Amino acid sequence: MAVQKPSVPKGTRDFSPTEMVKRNFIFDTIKGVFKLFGYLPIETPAMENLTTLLGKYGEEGDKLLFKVLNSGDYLSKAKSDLSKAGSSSFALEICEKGLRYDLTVPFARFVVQHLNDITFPFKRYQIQPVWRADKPQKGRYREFYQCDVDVIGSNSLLNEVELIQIIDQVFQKLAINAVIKMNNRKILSGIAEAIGQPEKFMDITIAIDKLDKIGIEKVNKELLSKGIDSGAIDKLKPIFELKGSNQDKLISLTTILKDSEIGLDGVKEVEMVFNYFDSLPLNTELELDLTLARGLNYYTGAIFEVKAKGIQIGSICGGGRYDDLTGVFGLKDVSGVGISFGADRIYDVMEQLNIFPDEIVASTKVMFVNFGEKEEKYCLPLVQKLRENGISSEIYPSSAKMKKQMTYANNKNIPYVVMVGENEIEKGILSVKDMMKGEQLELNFEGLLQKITS
RNA sequence: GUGGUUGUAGCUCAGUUGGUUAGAGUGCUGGAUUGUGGUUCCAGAGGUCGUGGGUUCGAUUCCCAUCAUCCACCCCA
Repeated sequence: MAVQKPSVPKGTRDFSPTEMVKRNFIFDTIKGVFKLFGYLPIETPAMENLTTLLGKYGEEGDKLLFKVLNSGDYLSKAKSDLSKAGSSSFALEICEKGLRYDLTVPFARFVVQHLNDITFPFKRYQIQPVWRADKPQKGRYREFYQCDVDVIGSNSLLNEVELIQIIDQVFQKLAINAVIKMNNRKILSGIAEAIGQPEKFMDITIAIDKLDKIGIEKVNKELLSKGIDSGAIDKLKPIFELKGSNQDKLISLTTILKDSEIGLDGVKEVEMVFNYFDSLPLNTELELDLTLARGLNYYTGAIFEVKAKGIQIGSICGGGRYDDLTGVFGLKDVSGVGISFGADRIYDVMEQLNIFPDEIVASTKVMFVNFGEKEEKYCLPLVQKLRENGISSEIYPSSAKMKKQMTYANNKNIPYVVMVGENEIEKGILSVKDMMKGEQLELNFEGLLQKITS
């Protein structure tokens, strides 16, 4: 067989040890905050039945699902004629599974399937990869990790408050300067009603989502092309140009939406959430952004999106309330709310800002140089004793040239190298080299311990 | 799915207006220094110039196709 150039599929990546250390730092921080708020972990399979996934993410999302070919002689079992069927409907005959697209829909499936074992409100977190058959580009991968927290079976706005607190704490711990944008789908519905276009709610939503990216003119053009008349568009304009504090915006909205029951409902919800933070200080900026819409069509109430300040990358966290996601699986009237942290984008942001703490990279603290069989046997118990004291230690696996062993320690950023050869064994001491300072000391084991832990 | 960018050593990139032997930095291996890394000096290994076709006496260079890549749009974490 011809030698093939090794590569990974488009949009997927390998992670080196240094990258993994940093990634784990992100995962551990996020997980730590989740636990602090009383959330418990679950995991679901990489693959779901396509029937579970299809139709939950809108037309665009369905196209981005990775489908898994059935095993065996899948063609003979297909009913349609290959040449006649459209490729998408044919795909459904030869694929019954797909890779998960997010963690929220599998979670909804999980809740319904394990109803008997769950006590509501159910708070869970889930950190697993998801896959999207997207065209990769900056900040966009085909395989990436989401860190989801959701609480299902509770209408209380306290959950929204809690999620904002979680976002606040996570980004504070990661030292990312972020801004939380919040809106409410009910307000957006209300606006659609107020301008006399309630049935065009989804189109309006998608168009205004692009406002800060493409500007008001192009949004208007898109709205026109969706069949919204210019009179309605004119009414829309002042709403999105509302200035001032969150309070000011809410007051103006109350007048604009005075005839829309659902709109006022949304305003009230947002107001209540904001009120909690009068006596609950936040580190992160919290902003009511009326142009925030989000494409996923299962959201019904509050919606969130978090952006890193000063970094050109999509949102690093997003989520919202979904009132009936479990409905399609047969469980009605159960409301949930959750958010998802995009670990890979958070990584990119932190890398760009160079804000990973230095100390997380250190792995081995002490390396013993290997001088030969006799010395190995002398050193191994010492290495073990260090480990018992909680110090990561290793001995070089072969008596290679000193230079090579030192280079290894240097490349691995090992701060201390211990040399025990014939001389040291005879004198009963350890030669300890501090790789940062370049100085070398003769110590006994206690001295070594003290030096490292000081 | 639409439009563009780039593809030369493990990595980052020069270069060739078409010509015989393909360049640097960095990394790697060895030596100066047989028990001392990070600095310095010397030497060495490492290339189907993305792949396939065309033009030509001759193509890494020009043309076409294709794949990969990154970026923008769509959409999204």
